[in-house]
Amino acid sequence: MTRRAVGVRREEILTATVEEIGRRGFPQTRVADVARAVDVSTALVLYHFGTKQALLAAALDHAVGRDLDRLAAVLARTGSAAQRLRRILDLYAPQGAAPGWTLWVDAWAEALRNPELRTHCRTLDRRWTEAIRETIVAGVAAGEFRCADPEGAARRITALLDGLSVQATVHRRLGRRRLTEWIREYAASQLGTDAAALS
Amino acid sequence: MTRRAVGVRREEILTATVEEIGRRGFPQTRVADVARAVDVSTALVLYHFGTKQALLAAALDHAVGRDLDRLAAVLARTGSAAQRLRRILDLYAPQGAAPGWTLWVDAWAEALRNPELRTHCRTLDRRWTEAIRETIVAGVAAGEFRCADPEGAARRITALLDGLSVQATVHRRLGRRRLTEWIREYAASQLGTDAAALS
DNA sequence: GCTCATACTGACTGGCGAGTCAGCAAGGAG
DNA sequence: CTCCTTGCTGACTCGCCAGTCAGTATGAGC
Repeated sequence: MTRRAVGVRREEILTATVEEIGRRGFPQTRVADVARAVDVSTALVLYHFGTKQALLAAALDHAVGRDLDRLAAVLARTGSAAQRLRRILDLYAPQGAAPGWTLWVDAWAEALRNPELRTHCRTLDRRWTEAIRETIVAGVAAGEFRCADPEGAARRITALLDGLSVQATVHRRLGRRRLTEWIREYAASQLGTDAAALS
Repeated sequence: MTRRAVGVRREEILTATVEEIGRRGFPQTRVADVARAVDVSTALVLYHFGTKQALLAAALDHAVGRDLDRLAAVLARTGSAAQRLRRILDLYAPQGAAPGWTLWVDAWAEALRNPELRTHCRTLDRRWTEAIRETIVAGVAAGEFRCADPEGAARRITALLDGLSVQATVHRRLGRRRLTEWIREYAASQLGTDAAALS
C-alpha cells in the first residue's frame, strides 16, 4: 500500500464513501465496502474516522460542502437575476443518472432519526432557498421580478423542485425536460415574469 | 400465548410492522422489534412471512392499502369538486406527529434500490394524482375550474405537496398551517379559482 | 543512510440478527 | 372425550460486520 498524507487519504475515503452511500443507501453501506473501493483495509478507514457513524456523517458533510461550493460558483458569476436563477435551478435539478439525488433522498430518510444528519440536510436546504431568495430580491430591485414574499417564494420553488425530483428519481415518472419546464413556469408565475425569461 | 386465526395474526403483525418501520426506518427494523411489539416470538413472525424482506414488503403494501382506502372514502363522499379536492389535499398533508409521512420518506429511499417497493410507491403516487386529476376534470366539467392540463396540474400539485411535506417532516421548517395555505394557493392558481374556494 | 513519527495491516473478537427445527399445546371436528 | 391440524415457541446455528490491537514498514526530515 502506498502511504498517503492524512488529508489526502481522508479526502479519498470520503469521496468513495459518498459514492458508496449513493449506490447502497445509508445504513446498508458497510465500512468494508468503502475500504474495498479505496483498496485499503477496513482498519484504515476506522483508523481515520473512528466509527462508522462518524464516517457517514463526515461523508454527508463532504457532499454538502461540494454542492455548496458549486452553488457559490454559480452565484459568483455575473448576469441578470433571471440568468442566475436559471443557473441555480439547473444545478439543483436531477442530472442524468443522478447519483446526487439518490443521496439526498437517502439523507432525508436518515435525517428523520439522526439529529446530526438533520442539521446537515437543513443547512443545505437553507442555503439553497437563501440563494434563491437573494436572487429574487436582486431581481426585484433590478425591476426584473415582481414578488411580495421572496422568502416564501424561494421555499415554494425549492419544494416543488424537491417534489418533482422525487417523481423523477424515485418513481421514474418524469423526465428532466418536463421537470425543468414545469419549474420554470412556476418560478416565472411566482415572480411575475414569463417562463421564457428563465430559459 | 393465545392462539389466533392466521388472518388476524397477520393483520396484527403488519400493523405493528408499519408502526415499527415508522419509528426506526426501513432497514433498521428488526424482526425482533416487530415480535416484541406484538408480544410473540420472532419465530412466529418468520412463520407467517418467511423472510424479513417479505415482511417489510407486505407491511408497505398494507400501509398503501390503508391510505388508498381512506382516499376512496373521501372520493365517495359527495360535494362540489372544490370541496372534494380540499378533502384530498387535507388527507395527503402531514398530520400532527405524522408517523405516516416518515414512513413514505423512508419508503422512497428504499424504493431507490428495491424494485418491488418502488412498484408500491409508484402505485400509491399514481392513485393520488389520479384522484386529483379526476376531481379536476369533474370540476372543469361543472364549470368550477379552468384547467387545460388536468394530468399535469395534478402531478405538479402532488409534487409541491411532497416537497412541502419534506420541509415539514424532515427539516422541521414548516408548520401545517402555512403548508395548507401554500398548497391551496397553488392549486387555486392552477385551476383558475381563488384559494378561498378550497377552504 | 538513519531515525522516528505515523500511515497502515492482518488477524482477531464479540455481539447481533436472520432464519431453522424439533417439538409443544390449543381448540375445533368428529 | 380424543384426535389432529396448525399456530406457536425455545433454543439453536451461522454468517456478518464494527471495532481492537499488536505489530509492520514507509518515507520525510535530518
